[in-house]
Amino acid sequence: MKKTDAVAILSALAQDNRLDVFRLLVEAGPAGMPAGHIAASLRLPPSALSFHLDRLREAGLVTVCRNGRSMIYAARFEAMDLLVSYLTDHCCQGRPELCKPKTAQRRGAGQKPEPVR
Amino acid sequence: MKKTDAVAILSALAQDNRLDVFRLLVEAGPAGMPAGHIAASLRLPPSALSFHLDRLREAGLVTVCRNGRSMIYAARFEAMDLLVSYLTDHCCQGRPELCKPKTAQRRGAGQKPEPVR
DNA sequence: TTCATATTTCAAGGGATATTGAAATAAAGC
DNA sequence: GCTTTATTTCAATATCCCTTGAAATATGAA
Repeated sequence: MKKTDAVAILSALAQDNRLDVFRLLVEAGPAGMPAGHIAASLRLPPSALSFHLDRLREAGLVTVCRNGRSMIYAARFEAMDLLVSYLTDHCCQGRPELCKPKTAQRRGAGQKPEPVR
Repeated sequence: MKKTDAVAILSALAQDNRLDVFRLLVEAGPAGMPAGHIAASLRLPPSALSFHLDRLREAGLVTVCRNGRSMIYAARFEAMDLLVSYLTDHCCQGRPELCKPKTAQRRGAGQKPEPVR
């Protein structure tokens, strides 16, 4: 992941309404939900929601597909995984023993050579 | 974690220079590094660095302690862990089977009842 | 075609944020 | 006390971002 991608994701999430939208979509799961439902859930005017969904989409945090008159938005979990990897890259100079014990074991045993904290 | 805390963390990281600073400190590990070294590594003017470190500190992403004339900054990994938990809270309505298989197993087997994706 | 529904686009405003250099503070050494 | 080093504070400028409502687009139904 490039730095510009990470900044885009972080900027997209660093806003009250967008954070709410994204978490709502995370909760909704892969099926996603139509823009209208999001607007109703969060009491957002349609134009504001459209603006925010656009930013989330540009950052790669959500996908869209049309279903009749509705636009179905869904969270892209992959984007968040990549972001976390980017943030923890080269953690503690690659020396897990430097990480505090409690923190070091929080991530469990992944099958990929993920940076261990 | 409250929403305002999450937004603070995300806003703090959603900036080129601050993202560089944080990742440098993640790499440095618990020992941290003095502000001067950060400034030298990233070619940032001292006043700019001070501004950015302050924002990271207010967000709880770094800690500071004085050592002689130097200020030693270190990353607070806990903040990131809490943020990730906040983002994935109630994921897929708590039904792991809704998460895509590949993504669902990415996080390994944590000992906490962490939301599985 | 005409109407109703769902969402996006547009323009304008007010507010927050990053950058810079100079000046101020804080500690260490002579 | 004076000087040097390390970092922060301050003020000014420029830039970017969010919100709002009205108008426009797209689809489905009568």
